[in-house]
Amino acid sequence: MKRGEARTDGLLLSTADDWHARAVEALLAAGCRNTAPRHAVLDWIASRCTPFTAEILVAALERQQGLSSRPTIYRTLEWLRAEGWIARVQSDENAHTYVRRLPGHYHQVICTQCGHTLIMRGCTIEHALVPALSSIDFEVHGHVLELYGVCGSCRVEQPAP
Amino acid sequence: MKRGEARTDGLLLSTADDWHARAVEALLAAGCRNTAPRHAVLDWIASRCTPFTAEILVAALERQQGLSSRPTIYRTLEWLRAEGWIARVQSDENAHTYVRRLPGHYHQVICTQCGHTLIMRGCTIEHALVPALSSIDFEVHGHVLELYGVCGSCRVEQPAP
DNA sequence: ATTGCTGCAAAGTGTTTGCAATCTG
DNA sequence: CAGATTGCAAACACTTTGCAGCAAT
Repeated sequence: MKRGEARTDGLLLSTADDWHARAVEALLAAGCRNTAPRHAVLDWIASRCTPFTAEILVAALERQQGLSSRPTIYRTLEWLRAEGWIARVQSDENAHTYVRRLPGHYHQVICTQCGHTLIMRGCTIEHALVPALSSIDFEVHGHVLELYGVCGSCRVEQPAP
Repeated sequence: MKRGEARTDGLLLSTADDWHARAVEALLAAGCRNTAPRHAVLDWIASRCTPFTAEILVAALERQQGLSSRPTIYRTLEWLRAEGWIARVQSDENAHTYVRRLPGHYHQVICTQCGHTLIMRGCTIEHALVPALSSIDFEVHGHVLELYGVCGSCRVEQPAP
């Protein structure tokens, strides 16, 4: 198990620091330059546990701080998504909604109250469904799964009114 | 089992005619009027098996035929989505991507070659995952699952070059 | 006849791009 | 110093809305 991970029964939680360190590493490995505006985006996403839209990021970094401009934010998001460091999730928003993740095959487990996102590894979905589907001659190649619910902290702590 | 359905081991396939008939029924039951522009949208979606964006619909109905205008198309899509007759699916498109479906809890099984969409009923996902998740104190309330693969016809028939 | 629906035109958002100035390695 | 990157401004794309006329019940 790598640094920064907390493991429980196939479930993997990537901490803010861990995600940040790995993403920066990947950025440099890809030959990208180490600039302040990009770091601002990575810092912000690392510390964000809830799903977010590009505009939320723009509001936080461009307007409030002048840390990064809209085009840079969109370009950085595009890179992160292409490389698997963030993923789009289903949402009723009119804009694309992202969550941070790690590259590879995982599933998101999202708390609908605090928005905390867990990463689920060791997926057995296909094992469970492939038999039923192959009986109708369908060959499964991949899937998207997002789970929604309430995490322990949100059930314990009184939600703010 | 209702008309127009083909059933195989928890899998449910809604035919174009079946979907169309049910959606129109629901539209009237909701007190909506029976207008030609709306019918054009329903007809088009019924006969469409692959995922589509609003703009594809606009291109087909507004520009080519003058059957329905952009605002009407968007308004009809919004109604259908709110009522569960179409669903947004994950996609790399920049616009929302829809597939037709039936109201209720189902999963989409989408062929990546021909785009045919099957509806999967009798979902056991949560039964399989809830134990693992509750061990970390996470209470699952719902989920989104989309399966991608290749259907029988596409493996049998030589795909067009 | 009433009331909802349509389509036009226009406005709102979300997202991308051309390009000169700037910064990194 | 060369080349990637930034940020501005503007363009572009997607989606929604106000409103006058039309159409379904």
